[in-house]
Amino acid sequence: MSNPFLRKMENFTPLSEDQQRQIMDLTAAPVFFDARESVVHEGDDPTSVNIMMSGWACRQKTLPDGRRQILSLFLPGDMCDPYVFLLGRMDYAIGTLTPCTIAKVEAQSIRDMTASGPQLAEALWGQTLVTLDTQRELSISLGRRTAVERLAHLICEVLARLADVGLSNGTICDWPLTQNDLADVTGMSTVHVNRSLQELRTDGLIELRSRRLAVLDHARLAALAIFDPAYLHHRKR
Amino acid sequence: MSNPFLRKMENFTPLSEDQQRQIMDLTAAPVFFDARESVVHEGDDPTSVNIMMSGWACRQKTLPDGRRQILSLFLPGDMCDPYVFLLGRMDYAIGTLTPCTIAKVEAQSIRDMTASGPQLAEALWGQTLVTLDTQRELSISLGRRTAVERLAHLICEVLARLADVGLSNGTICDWPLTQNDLADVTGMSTVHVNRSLQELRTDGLIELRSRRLAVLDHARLAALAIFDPAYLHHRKR
DNA sequence: CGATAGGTTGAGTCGCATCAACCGGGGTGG
DNA sequence: CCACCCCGGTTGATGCGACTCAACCTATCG
Repeated sequence: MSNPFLRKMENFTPLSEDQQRQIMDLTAAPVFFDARESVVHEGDDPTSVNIMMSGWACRQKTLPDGRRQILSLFLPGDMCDPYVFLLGRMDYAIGTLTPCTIAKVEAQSIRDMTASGPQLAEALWGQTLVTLDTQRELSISLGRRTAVERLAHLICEVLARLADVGLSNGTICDWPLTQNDLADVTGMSTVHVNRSLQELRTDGLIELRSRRLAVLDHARLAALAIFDPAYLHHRKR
Repeated sequence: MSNPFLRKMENFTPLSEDQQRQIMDLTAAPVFFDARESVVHEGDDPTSVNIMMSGWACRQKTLPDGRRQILSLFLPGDMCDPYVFLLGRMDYAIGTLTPCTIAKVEAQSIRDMTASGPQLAEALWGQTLVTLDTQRELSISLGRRTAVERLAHLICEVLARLADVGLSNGTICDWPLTQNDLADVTGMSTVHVNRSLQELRTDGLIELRSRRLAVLDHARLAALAIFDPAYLHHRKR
């Protein structure tokens, strides 16, 4: 299996053999995590950068009274936070949703990468800008989309991102998220997630059971979600 | 008046005389905009980076059916998007809320800055990471805070950011936002913004009239908002 | 085989949206 | 200089989308 992180980097710039090896080396010795484990705590002083090699994780924040919001999903190939170590403090926790393998890259390695020339540096910048746009798209969902639209949008996004690293054909994929997780991503209650999912099902848009998702009518789903993949900035493939 | 952008950069790293001059030069010839003007359209190919020298602006997206979400506010000193030009496409529009002066910095100048050494490069990274955290905090508001909490949080944040560039004492500031703007930031309706503001007023937390805001009880306001300024990463001053 | 996590369903409630009317002030044109 | 206009703010009535609470159902796993 090819390296999903390498794949995402190449999405931004063509890489020399040497650079490819450099990146492979960084991610050579990933760490294993169980499902529902904590990877980084809020308030930690970050010294390394996490790169997802397999599994699903998320960035989240829990308010003092227990309200929880998932801020982003991490899928294979995603880099959790290039350069976080500059800030000296993690403002949000990172936790796994499924068993994961995660590469821990030291700050110095990142600095070396960017010092080695503008190409890798700009690939990192590019990734970060896409992360930003993704976060903005979530803000739009939470602020202005209805419950069903939010779910539809999330499904479209995840499917596109998985497809980008070869983990989906754009229609079918693994779906490890519980309805509770889904509620915390989309800012709604579990019960309402359940009902909204049923709406998507009875409208013939998706099929979802035993941790597998199939989109039955992608065009209609995307239209309902007002989903425009431009913000993901995926290159043709 | 000191340069607010310089001030924010110095928040991240001490700058040599030379670097200071370099930054001053970049922002020497800003462009003037009226209130409610468009600065960048969605879909534009960005060739330069915008730096706010005075006035308030915002990043926004309008869905096909007219729903509008403001994704971030730009206050003096804010850099709208370091390195956007890498993506080749603006996914969100930028528009002014008040009359503004905005410095347009060419892509090449940004590249020169970062090539000149890690210091300025990391200051830019730092700013971007803070932008990201700010966007995440908005997601939390939209996803998990109630109407009053969202408003309170926004007020706390803006006040802190203005104070950071010397435009507020942390209690009083200009407040050019209409209730309609406020609704589009906080993902609610104008009417409900009105009622929630009244709640803040009658609770003795704020005073707001004729475009001036005064916070009467910052501690209680911050507690209500569940506001923790850590995510802004302001250095002591 | 019991325990448990996740999913489903129903009833009742509430926060916030919508629609619509009205108010008040600053700017403009006659 | 006054009348008007228009934008932004305010208020009330009504409806709906989503939340809460609570019970029950189902698959998985030790």
